[in-house]
Amino acid sequence: MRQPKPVRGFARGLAALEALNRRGAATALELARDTGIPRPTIYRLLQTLLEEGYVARSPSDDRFKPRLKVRGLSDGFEDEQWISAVAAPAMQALTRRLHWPCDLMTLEGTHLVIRETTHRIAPYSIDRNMAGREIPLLESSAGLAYLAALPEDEARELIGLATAGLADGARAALAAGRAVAVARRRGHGLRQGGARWPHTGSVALPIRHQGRVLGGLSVIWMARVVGQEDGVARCLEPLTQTVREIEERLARGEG
Amino acid sequence: MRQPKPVRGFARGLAALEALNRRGAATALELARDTGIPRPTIYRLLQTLLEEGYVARSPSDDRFKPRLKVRGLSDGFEDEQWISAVAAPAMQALTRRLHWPCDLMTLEGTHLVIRETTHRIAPYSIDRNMAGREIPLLESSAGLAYLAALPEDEARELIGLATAGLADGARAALAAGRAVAVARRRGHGLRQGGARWPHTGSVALPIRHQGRVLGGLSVIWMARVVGQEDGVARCLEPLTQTVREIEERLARGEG
DNA sequence: GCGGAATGTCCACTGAGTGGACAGGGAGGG
DNA sequence: CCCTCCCTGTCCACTCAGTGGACATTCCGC
Repeated sequence: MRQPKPVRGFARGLAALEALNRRGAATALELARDTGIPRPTIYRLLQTLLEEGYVARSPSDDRFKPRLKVRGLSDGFEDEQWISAVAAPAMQALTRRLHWPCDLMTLEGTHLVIRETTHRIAPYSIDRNMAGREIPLLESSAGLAYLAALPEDEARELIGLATAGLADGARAALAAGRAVAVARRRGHGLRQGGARWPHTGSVALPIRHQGRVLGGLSVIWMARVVGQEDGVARCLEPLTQTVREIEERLARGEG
Repeated sequence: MRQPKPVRGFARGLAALEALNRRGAATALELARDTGIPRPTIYRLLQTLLEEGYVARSPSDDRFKPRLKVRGLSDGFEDEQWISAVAAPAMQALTRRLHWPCDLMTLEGTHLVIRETTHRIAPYSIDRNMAGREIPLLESSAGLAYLAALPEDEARELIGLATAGLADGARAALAAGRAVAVARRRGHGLRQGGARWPHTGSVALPIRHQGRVLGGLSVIWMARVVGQEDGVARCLEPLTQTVREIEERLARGEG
């Protein structure tokens, strides 16, 4: 029962395409650096993508860009129904109102994973956060909101798991416990700058259904433009309404 | 200035992944048949996708399915602003109202291309139409609506181009001209069954902006459940409203 | 229990893929 | 004007990654 050997060229190609998507547009050198793949190989991978119509080379600046056809690589993925049917429309309305993007995340292992985002329609797309990207629980507003919504013992266990691998896990767990306590008192997760994302700030709320915490919803702004208090003042109320709407629809069984 | 040689393994992997997305879930054999790639190779390609986390094997039926991570292969693609910001939300509202999916298409060469679809949120997803898929002008309701909205000479030229390759192009062009005339009189494109999609019916309207025809919007239903007259009676009015809303927003400069 | 079809694995062969090396070009600066 | 630095794109000889025909195994329906 040995497993077949994977195809390296394919794995590398996927890595390159993902790196390209992360940047939105890139040169061969940038992709080589991002992926660690030698530049001549990147050229051949890009040539493949060009010939198949997945990417195009911008005539103006010579950068490679994804084309519509890349959608065909992902459109077969069926998200959980509640996310696309209930949460996504509400999120779009929220972003159209606030002009800042928002991200919906659910727990996967010891990370949050972005399930849906409005960066596509947000006037200013900030940190190009893609669906599928992993977000650490302890450094994100959504993670804090999520943990704060959990029963205390479950939160403690999850913090333990999330800090298990770290060098000074015990200390990190203590700090995390305090941060979660703050979030619980406030009623929302909050972040302004920080090591992970120095340029943005964010508020987040948990999404609950039938006593379970399904995930977290966060609004993100640029820290240069919007201060922490400012962000909360502007975004928290609309965010609260959006989460309430989602939860009501879930309760009505629309998910 | 010779071009680099493409990477076959990558091209094949992409073909396999696309085939998998088209089916939603598939076995190795199905993918081998769809793509023409030998089965052992499909296994290795799938193994690659498994190891990288792009697909999972369903424990119940042993089929391969795309996972959330595939989104990372396409999320960097930025659609034209009016589609994601204006048309997509309106389309979602339409599908929530009618319960049938709708597709937005624009012209590319002598085909329409699906730019946005609501099959993801439609209660019954019919013909798994993906973004990026090519739709023939002359066999689709959206194509007829599009051609009918064009000035007569442009329509004729486009019909000529679209039928140029065909065996009996002249005859096909004549038939197409008549079908377009009917659509023009009716004010909408219409299809029920037909060789290409025997199981569905569809009504479509053109989307106009500043004197240009941007594309077509169609609602699709299952022919078994909804008859032609029935479909028009139920869907045409909401579709008209949706298109009007999109056009008004475009006129207000929201795109 | 017997054909028929699908699944999964093996392995010898080879050309597809690799990546170090280099040529060409543009920007900066001394 | 020359020299340096860095980036782009291409070349090509080597080799091992990828291939696919073949087979063993399982799961059907009859």
